[in-house]
Order: sequence, then structure tokens, then C-alpha cells
Amino acid sequence: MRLVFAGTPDFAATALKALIAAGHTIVGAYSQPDRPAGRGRKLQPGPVKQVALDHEIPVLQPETLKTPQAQQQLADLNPDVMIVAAYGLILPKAVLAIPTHGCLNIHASLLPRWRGAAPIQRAIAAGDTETGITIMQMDEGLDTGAILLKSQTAIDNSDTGGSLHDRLAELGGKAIVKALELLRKGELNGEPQNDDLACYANKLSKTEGHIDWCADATAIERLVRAFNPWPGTYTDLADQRLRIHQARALVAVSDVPPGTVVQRGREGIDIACGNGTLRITRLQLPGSRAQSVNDLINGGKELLMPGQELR
RNA sequence: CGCGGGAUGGAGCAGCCAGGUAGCUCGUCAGGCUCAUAACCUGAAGGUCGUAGGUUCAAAUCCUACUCCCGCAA
Repeated sequence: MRLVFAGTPDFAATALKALIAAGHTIVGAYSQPDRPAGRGRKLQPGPVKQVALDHEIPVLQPETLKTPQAQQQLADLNPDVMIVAAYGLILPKAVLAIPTHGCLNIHASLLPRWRGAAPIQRAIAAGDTETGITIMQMDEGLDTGAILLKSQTAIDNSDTGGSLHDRLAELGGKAIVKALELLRKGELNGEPQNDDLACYANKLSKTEGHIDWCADATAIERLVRAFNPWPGTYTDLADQRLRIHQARALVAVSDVPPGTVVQRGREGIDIACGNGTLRITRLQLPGSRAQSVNDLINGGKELLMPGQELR
């Protein structure tokens, strides 16, 4: 089969590598145009582009797929299937119809739950105990297409956005390879989604990572895990912004206002929350890299002393 | 040329502004105390102060360039 791949970040690159390893022929790889990124704002190729270049797969980076020219370009590749994973561009109806078997999407949740941009982090933040990968036949809606294949994994309470992302990326690669195998045998069948069970995973923003100490400690802990390593959670101490990398909720309740440091020790720094207490175990100071609370105390700085308040 | 912070034994930091003996909290190793310990006491090892130049009698410290790391912004 002639496959066209479309994706941009690491999650998609892992799937692309799985397809290549499974011996598939990729006749073209779509990826978002290089954007100025990082310090110095240099143009940087995304992970999918990098993998494609390494395997001498032609890379296409149109700004949009809405133009007739872009669509003709895809048609010229004469694809049987287009595999889409975290591409970031809308596929118009005309594009969905170009490949013989349409477009298959690798989505990082068990649809119809968590349709949208950030299903991995939203699942952790919501306290889900299970998530997975759905291979879906794309239609015009946002992650509304028929479900072709699911693969699940448990979320445990040490999972972070990063660890779950990596696990799901691997699962996604395996799932798409399996789906194509079923498609080849004519055994890939779709099942419509139950829209009543749908919910949406909104895009993550950095400001969402600003910890609200009035919230429940367990909810904050889940946010910290979900947003690690990106976009990260933070709080303000006086004029310094502290990034919180690791924390866990304690049941202990104190009578001080939420955001107040109640205890400071080598095992962690405890902060009063709206309900419960959050023990910060790993954090990052301005200009520095992430460090454990033990390291912070070794440094001798009188930061986060009991009684200080975080905002 | 986007803005700013940083690099000092294995870890986290102080010292730099006002050049002159390598410091602190840990870790490691050895010994001691103890029924015992991640606790306590004593001692030891371990550092080209990111790299390369410059100024100086003398540079971790002042000047220049470069490398790498971090935050913001994208």
C-alpha cells in the first residue's frame, strides 16, 4: 500500500518510525512548516520531518490543505491511506476523500472520551485510571470518526504527562501497524462513536499551570503530574516564579490560609491547600534547573520557610 | 541579531560589586558512640573555579570572545 503520513511532534514521529520498521512504504510525509522556536528563535524542523529526512521520505509542509494546489499535490502521490497523528492542520473534506481508504487518525485517548488537542494531560488531570489509543476513520468533525481499533493502558499515580505520552506513543505505533494489517485483510471495521459520552480535551496553556492553592490538594497533584514536563506548573513567591515539578497530596489539614508554607524538611515542603496539603518534592528556581527539595535545603537559601505565602 | 538568568570537588550553594590562604550544607570513605539506625561524634579523600585569550606583582573575582545550561517570549 502507498501510505502518506501526516504529523508534527514526537508522538507522531514515534508512529512514523513504527510504520517504517514494519516495512511500510511511505511515499510522503506531511508536517507543519518549520517555525521559529527555542532561544534565539531559530527555525527548527519538527521530529516528524527529522525522521522523514533520515529515511529519505519526501517532506511536504504546506501552510494549509485548503487550497486546490495543496490538494492536487496530495492526489499526485496517489495514496491508498493517509495516516494522521497530531498533525495540527485541519483536513478539509476534499482531502479526506483523496486516499483510496481515506484517512486514519491515531488519537491518544479512548474515544469518545477526550476528543481534541490534549487528551493525554487531560486524562491525568481529571483523575482517569485508564486511557489508551484509538485508531479512527477520520471524518469532518473534531475526532468524531468511526472507531476502528482501541488499545488501552492504565494510568497509575506516578504517571506524568511525559511518561504517559511516551507509553501512548509506543502503543499508537503498534496500533496503527495492526490496523493496517487488518485493513489489508479486509477485516478493519468501524463502529460509530456514542456522542453522549464525548468530552473535550482543550489545548493546554501555560497560564493554566499557575497553581490555585484554594483547590483540592489531590487536584493540584494531578495537575502537577499532568503538566510535567510541559507546559509545567508554577507558583509565585514574592517576585520569584517557582516551577513545581513533583508533589504529592497529603491528607493533613491545617488552619492557615491556602498557599502558606506549613512545614519545610528534606523530604518535602508542605503547602496548605483549600482542602488538604501539598508536599512539594521537586522544584525549579529562576535561572536554575530542576532540583529536589533536599538540594534546595543543601543550598542554604532561606526560601520557602514556614509561614511564607505562595500566590 | 528577540529579552533576561546561570556555569565554583559527586549534588545544591556562598565567595565576584570594593583582585591577595577554596568556604557552607550534603554525599562518599575510614574510625568512634550505640541493642541499633537514614541519628550523633571524629578524621580523610576529592576542585585545571565552563573554554580560550587579555589586564595585573597577583584573577574564581576585572575585560574580550566562545561553548553549554535555564526562564520568558514564540
